[in-house]
Amino acid sequence: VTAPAGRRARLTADGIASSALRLVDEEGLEALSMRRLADDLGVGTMTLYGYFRNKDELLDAVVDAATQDFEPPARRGNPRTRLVAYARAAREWLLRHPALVQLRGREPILRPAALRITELGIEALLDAGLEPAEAARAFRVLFVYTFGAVAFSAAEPGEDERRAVTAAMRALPAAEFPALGRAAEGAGAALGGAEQFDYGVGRLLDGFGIR
Amino acid sequence: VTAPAGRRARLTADGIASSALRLVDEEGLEALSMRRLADDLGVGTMTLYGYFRNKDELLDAVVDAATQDFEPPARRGNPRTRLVAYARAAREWLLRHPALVQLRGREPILRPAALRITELGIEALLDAGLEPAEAARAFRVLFVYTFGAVAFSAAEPGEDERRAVTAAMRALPAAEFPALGRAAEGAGAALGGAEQFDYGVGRLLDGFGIR
DNA sequence: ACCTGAACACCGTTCAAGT
DNA sequence: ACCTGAACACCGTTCAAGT
Repeated sequence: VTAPAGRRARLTADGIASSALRLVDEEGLEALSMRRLADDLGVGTMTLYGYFRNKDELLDAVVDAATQDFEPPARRGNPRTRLVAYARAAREWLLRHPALVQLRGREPILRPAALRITELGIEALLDAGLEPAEAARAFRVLFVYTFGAVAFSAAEPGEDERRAVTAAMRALPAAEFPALGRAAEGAGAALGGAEQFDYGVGRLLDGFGIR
Repeated sequence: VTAPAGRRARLTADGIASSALRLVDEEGLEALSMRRLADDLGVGTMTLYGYFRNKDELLDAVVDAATQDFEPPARRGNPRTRLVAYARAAREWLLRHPALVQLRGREPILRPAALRITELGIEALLDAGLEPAEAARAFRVLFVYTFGAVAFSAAEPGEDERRAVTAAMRALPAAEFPALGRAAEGAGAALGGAEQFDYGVGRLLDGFGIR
C-alpha cells in the first residue's frame, strides 16, 4: 500500500483504493462515486478507468484494502476466551469499516486476506474440540451473527435511544402486545452495543458445547 | 391493499407501494427508480410525488407492504418446536422479499405490522421459561442471526457451488492454512441453505437453555 | 384537486481524441 | 503510455404550469 503523499503523486491502483476506502469510511458508501473520487484525487474522472475496469472492480479493491485492517487477537488463553476475543475483534474491524457489511452479500470469502481471517476462526474452533465438519458450520454461524450484528444493530445505542424503545414498547396496548409489554424493560438493553453482542456470542459458544 | 386492476385504475398510495414491491421482488432493489415505477404505472414521474414526499417515504411503504406477507407459524407444540418454526417462517418471509434485509439497517422496528411479528417471537421465548430481560436479549440475537443469514448466506447453494468451495479450500497451501484444509469438506455444507440455518438456530436455542 | 414537462444537479461508462 | 472532455443514458427532486 503506497501512500498517495503529495497532491500530484503518481497514481497507483492501491493508492486509489485506499483513498476510496477513506472516503467511504468518512462519508459512507453512497458518497463514493467515480466522479467524486477522481475530483478528490485532482484527476479527470476517466483516469480511474485506467486502473479499474469499472466501479465494481474498484469496490473489490476497497474490500481488499479494508480487509488488511483486521487486528487478529492474541492466540492466548483457553479456546473459549480466544473465540470471544476473535468475535470481538471481527466486530470492531467491521465497525471501523461499516461499508464492508454493505459490500459483502454478493462477494464470496475466497480472497487471500479474508481467508487468513477465516483460518484463525476455524483454528480456534478445532482447538476447542469441534469436529472439522461442525467447526465449518459453527464458523459460518459466527460469521453470519457478527456481520448481522453490525448490519442490523446500533453500534452503541445511547441512553436516550434505549429509553425511547422501552417507553414505546410499554405504551403498546397490553391486550394485543402482552409479551412486548413484559419485555419492554429489557428491550432497551438488548438494542445493540458490545454487551448485547457478547451475550449472543456467549450463547452460541454454549450451544457449540465450548465452555 | 387495493388491487391496481385496470391499466388506468385510480392511483392510491397502497397500490403504488405494492407495485413497487412487485418490481423490487422481481428485479431487485436497484431496479426501483421513481422514473421507472411511474413509467410502469403509465403515469408521469412527478405524479408519484403526490402520494409520497420522496423516495425514502415510498421505501417505508414498500417495507410495510412486505411486512404484511409474514406467515405466522402455528402456535402448536412445545416452545422449542414453536421457536424453530418461527425462525424458519421469518427466514422464508425474508427470502420472498430480499429487499427487506437491504432496507432494514437504518429503520427501527417500531412499525405496527413488524411489532406483531416481534410479539410472537418474544411470547414464545417467555413461554419457554426465559425471564423477560433475557427474552428481549435472546429475541434480538435471533433477529440478527436470521437477517444476517438471509443477507450474508446463499439461500440454497447448488451442489456445484458447494463442491467449488470445498475444492478451493482443499487447494490452499497446508502450511499456511491447516485449519481450512481440515474443514474443507464441511465448508461446502456450511455455505448456506435451510439446513445450515437450522443448525445455527438449534445451537442458539441450546445456548438459551431451551430443550 | 390532481397531474406533469422542463430543468437542475447528479450518476457510470463509451468513445474518440489529446499529450 | 497515460490521461481526458464530450456525450449518452440514466438518477431524485424543485418549480412553475397545465387541466
